Amino acid sequence: MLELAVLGFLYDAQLHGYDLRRRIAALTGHVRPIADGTLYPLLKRMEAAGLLHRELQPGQVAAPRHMLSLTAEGKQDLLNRLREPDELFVTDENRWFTLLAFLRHLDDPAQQAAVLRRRLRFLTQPASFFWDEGRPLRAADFDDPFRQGLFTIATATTRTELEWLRQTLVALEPQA
Amino acid sequence: MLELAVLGFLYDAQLHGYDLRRRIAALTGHVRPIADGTLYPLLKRMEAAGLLHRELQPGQVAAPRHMLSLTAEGKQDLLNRLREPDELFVTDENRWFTLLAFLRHLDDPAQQAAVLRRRLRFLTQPASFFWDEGRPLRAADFDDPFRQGLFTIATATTRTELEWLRQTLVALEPQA
DNA sequence: ACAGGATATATCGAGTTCGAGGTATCTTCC
DNA sequence: GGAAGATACCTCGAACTCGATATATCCTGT
Repeated sequence: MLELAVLGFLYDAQLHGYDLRRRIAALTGHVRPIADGTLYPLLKRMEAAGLLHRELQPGQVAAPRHMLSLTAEGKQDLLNRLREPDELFVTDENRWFTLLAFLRHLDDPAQQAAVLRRRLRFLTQPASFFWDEGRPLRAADFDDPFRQGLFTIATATTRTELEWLRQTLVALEPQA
Repeated sequence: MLELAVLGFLYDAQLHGYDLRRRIAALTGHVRPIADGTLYPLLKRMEAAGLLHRELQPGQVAAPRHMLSLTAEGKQDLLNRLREPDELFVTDENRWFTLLAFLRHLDDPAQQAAVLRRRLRFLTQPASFFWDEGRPLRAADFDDPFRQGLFTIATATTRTELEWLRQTLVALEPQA
C-alpha cells in the first residue's frame, strides 16, 4: 500500500521524502503517520529497484532535500498496479481508498471501469462481521448499541459506495 | 489489533484457534484472512504472558483442538484496553471497528461514553485526504470521479457515524 | 543570545507478519 | 476404495514496520 501511495503521488509531481510523508499520512487517514524508519528505507529500496530517481537539492529550507521523481519504469509499475490490483486492494478498505486516489492516472476508461467492477462484485457478495454456525448475524441479533452502530455505519457506507460505483460505471462505459 | 480481537472473542466463549481465525477474518472485513503463521505464534505469546489458558480436547471433529479461554488476567487486560485504548484505536478505522465490536464488555456506561467521546473529538477535527500548501482540498477541487467518490463515501460514513455517536451518547449519559 | 520547534534525512535493533511448507484426521463424493 | 477438501495445528526464514536515536539547518519568540 505504501509503495502504491509513493508511486501515485510522484506520478504528478517531484517531491522530497518529508513532503511525501505528510501527504501519505493525510491520505491514509490522518491516522497513520508512517514512521521515518519505514519511509526512508522504502525509498531506498524503490530507488535500487529502478522505480525512483533521486536528485539532491542543497539547502532549500533546512537540511538538503532529496527530490524524488518516477523513472519510466516507475510510471509503468504504477499503471500495472492500478490496472491489475491484488485482491487485497479490492477488499481492504484502506488499500482500496489508496487505489481510488490514483485511479485517474490509468488513462483508459474501460480499464478504470474494470477495476470498479471488481469492487462492485466484492461489495455485492453476502457479508457479515459475525457468524454463528455458518449463519450471518444481523444488526437485530445484537442488543448492545456498539455492534448495532457497527452495522449501521457499515451499511450506510456500503450503500453510498454502491450508488457511486453504479453512477460512475454508467459514465465510464458509454454504450454498454 | 489482533490481540484485542482474540481477547474480545474469548471473553464470551471458549474457542479453538481455527474457529478464532475464521471469526477474526469475518470481523476485520472478510478481507484480511490472517495467516496461520501469524495467529498460532500470537496465541503462544499470549499464553506465555498469562492471558490465555489452553486445554487439549482430543479428536472432536478432526485433529485435536486446543480450547482457549481467558485467564482472570486476560479478562482484566481486555477491559484495560477497552477503557484506555491507544490513540491508533481511535483514529484508525479498522482498529476502531474492532474496538466497537467488544466495547459492550466494558460494563460501565460512563466509561463506554468516554471512549465514544474520544472518537467524536477525533471525527469533528478538520481533516482532508489531500492538502496543498497547508490548505485542505475539497471534493470540488478535483475533476476526476475517483477522488470525488473518495470524498463522497468518506463524508457519508462520517455523517452516519457522528449521528450514531451522538444518539448513543445521549443514551449512555442519562442526565449530563 | 538562546531555546524550542519545524524541516529534513538516516540507521539500528526489536518485534511482527506473511507465505511456504509440513503433519494429521474426518467427511463427502464418485 | 481413493481423491479432494475441510478441519486443525505447527515452524521457519524473509521481509517489513516501528520506535529510538542521531545529525543538521532554519525560523520564531523571548
